[in-house]
Order: sequence, then C-alpha cells, then structure tokens
Amino acid sequence: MRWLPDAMGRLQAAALELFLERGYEATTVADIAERAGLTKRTFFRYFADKREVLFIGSERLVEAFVAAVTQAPAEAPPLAAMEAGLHALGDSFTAERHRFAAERAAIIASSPELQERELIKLAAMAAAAAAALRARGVGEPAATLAADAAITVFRVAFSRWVADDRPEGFRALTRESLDTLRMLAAAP
Amino acid sequence: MRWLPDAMGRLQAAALELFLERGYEATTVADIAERAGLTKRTFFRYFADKREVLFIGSERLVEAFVAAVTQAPAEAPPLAAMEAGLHALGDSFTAERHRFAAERAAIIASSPELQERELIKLAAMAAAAAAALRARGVGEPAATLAADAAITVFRVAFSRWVADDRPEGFRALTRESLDTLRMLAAAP
DNA sequence: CGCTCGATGTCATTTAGTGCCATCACGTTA
DNA sequence: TAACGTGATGGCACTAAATGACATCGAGCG
Repeated sequence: MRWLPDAMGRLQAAALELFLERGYEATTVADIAERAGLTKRTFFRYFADKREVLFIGSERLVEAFVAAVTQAPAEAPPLAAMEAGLHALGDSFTAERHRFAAERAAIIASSPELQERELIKLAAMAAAAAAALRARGVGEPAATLAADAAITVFRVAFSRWVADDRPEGFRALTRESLDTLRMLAAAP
Repeated sequence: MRWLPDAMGRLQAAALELFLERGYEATTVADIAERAGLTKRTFFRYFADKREVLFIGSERLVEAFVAAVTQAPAEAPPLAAMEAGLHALGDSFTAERHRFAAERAAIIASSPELQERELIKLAAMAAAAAAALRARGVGEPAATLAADAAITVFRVAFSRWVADDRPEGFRALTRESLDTLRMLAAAP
C-alpha cells in the first residue's frame, strides 16, 4: 500500500472506522497506520498527535469565519458581525456532511481527551474572531466577549444540529440561539 | 522524606517550583517526585496525570459557584443568578492569592497542553452552572447559553485581575465585563 | 509483641511521540 | 539507458507518560 495516493485521507478514514468500532482509547496509532497500510512513523508525519487526526482542517473554518467577519458592513455592531461569521460557518454544515459530523461528534463526546482538543480549537477560533473584531475597531474587552459569546452560540447550534435526526438548517439554529442570548442579556 | 506529612502538598509545591524554573515540558514527573522526596508512582496516586497537579481543587470552585446560583433569589433572571455565582468565585481571588494565581496562570499560558486542561475545567464549571439554572426552571438552550456566557465573563475578569500589577477587586472586574456583554447584546 | 492497614516503593509493561538514517519510487538529466 | 536527485516512507532506538501487580514500610492497636 506504500505509494498509494492520499495517505492522509486513508489514515483519517482508518482512524474514524477504528474509533467507531473499538472506541478511541482502545485504538492505538499503530492500529490506524496498519489499517491504512502505513506505519506509525508516517502517521505522525501527517498528524501532530493521535487526536489531531479528527481535527485537521479546522483552520479552514477559522478562515471562513474571519473572512465573513471582516467583510461584514462597517456599521454592523460586533454581534452582528459575529452572526455573519457564524452563517459562513454554517455553509460547511450541509445535509450531506451530517452523518460524518454526527459520527465524529459521538467519538469526541466519548473521550475527555478529545473534548479538550475540541475546546482549544474553538478557543483558537474565538481568538481569531476577536482579532477580526479588533481590526474593525472594537475595543477590549468587548471584542473578546463578543467573540466568545459567538462561539458559545455556535456550540449550542452545532450540538442541536448534530442531535437532530432531521437536520434543519444550521442558519435557523444559530439565529435562534443568538436571539435567546440577546433575550438573556436584556433581562433585568 | 517518606512518611513526612502532606505528600500531596509537597508534590504541588515541587511541581510549581520546577515549572517556573525549567518550564512545564522540560520537567518530568520523576523530577517533581524526586524534589518532593517521593517516587513517580506516588505522584500518579495523587494526580490523575501530570497536568492535574496544577488543577486539583477546582471542584471546590464549582461547588461555590453552584451554591451561590442556587441560593440566588427565585425571581432573579438567569444572568443575575450567574452574577451571584461569579461573585462567590471572586471570594477565592484575594490579594494574598494574587501572586500564586499569576504564577500559575503564566505556567498555563506557556503550554497548550495546560490550556486544554484549563478549558475543560471551565467547561465543567459551565455545565454545572447550566444544571443549576435548569434546577431554577430555566429551559434550554437558555441555561447553557447563560452559563457559558457567565464563564466567558469570568475568563475575561480573571485575566484582567491576573495581569494587573495593582489588583483591583475581582467583583468590579466581573461587573464591568458583564455590563459590557449586556451592551453588546443590546446593540442592534 | 505481633497484627493489620494505609501509604509508599519497585518493577514491568504499554503507548504516545520524536530523532536519525536507510530505503524506495519517480522524474530529470546527461 | 544509466546515473542522479528528491520527496515520501520505513525501521529503529529512545524518552516519558501512565498503569497494573506486588512488595515493603511505619504507625496504631489489641
């Protein structure tokens, strides 16, 4: 299997299969590499560590988010700009990807180690979003607060989207969550 | 040093010293145990893993938070109850503990591994806070959103408190951050 | 004194992760 | 066509985290 194309993709697919079959902790990196027809050493050339095989590509989400925030109308208040970013993210969560997203989410939910990694990825997204807000002239701590709040909205919307058997549109879920947050903040 | 009292405290002190001297990654568990006059095996009896030596005791913060939320006036809206919880937390961050908190925060900031652990501890606190809100009759997703927003406020307030050479009161910082969040949510 | 029990030590083992160098397949060039 | 260079992969050795099984120590108690 050496020299077959798409070694990284094969490793990702093998990892997903094995995590679903035996669980994350019961799967060794050597197992994954073997199923992909490669070796442990090669696995660590593509992924910084065992968890990363489930998270690679998250930079593209961050880029999409930041781009949408940057392009939002200059007059848009911080949370409105964040909403634009969230909707850009939503474009990645289509009906076709729902099955994969749900499987991946189930694996992550089964392991604290993986939850940690997910949290730091979301924190990185929040940091990038806060930087984009600052570039729009938003000061601190407003930028950090708005960015973190937006990521919270994203987490809530995403978990609802994943849990739903009949996935509704992601946009509607984010709008609902954001509205709820606004109501909470408006309460005396 | 075997049978000397407070093995756990000695391990924590040794770890903090070594992390400050050499950095977290350059310190092995064997190093810590040796300085504490114990062995690696004993370290892992007190702490689930190497990172946990910096985080043990966080359950007490969670308890204080939850207790304050539970005891808040029944009519208090969700974010007001969260504010009560945050102020209860603030009681733990006194001027005497400022030095320790700053050193600990600097160590955590130096290592992604430790940041991951901190994030999951905060997530656990948010989950407990959300459960406390639900017990007060708050529905979902409002409970999760309010709890996560409160933790965001806490993070902002805490980082400002730590960074400050002349530590102001923690209460004032949380109130400011919460007010900023309310303003953001109120913007069109 | 001898016993029991909790805390600690010792040893072996698995696995994640990394550095170093060898090897392979492929394209380029002479 | 043969030599060469290059990027991807394998092989091997090594460190350190983490865990299980079992031995040992020290203190209190009858």
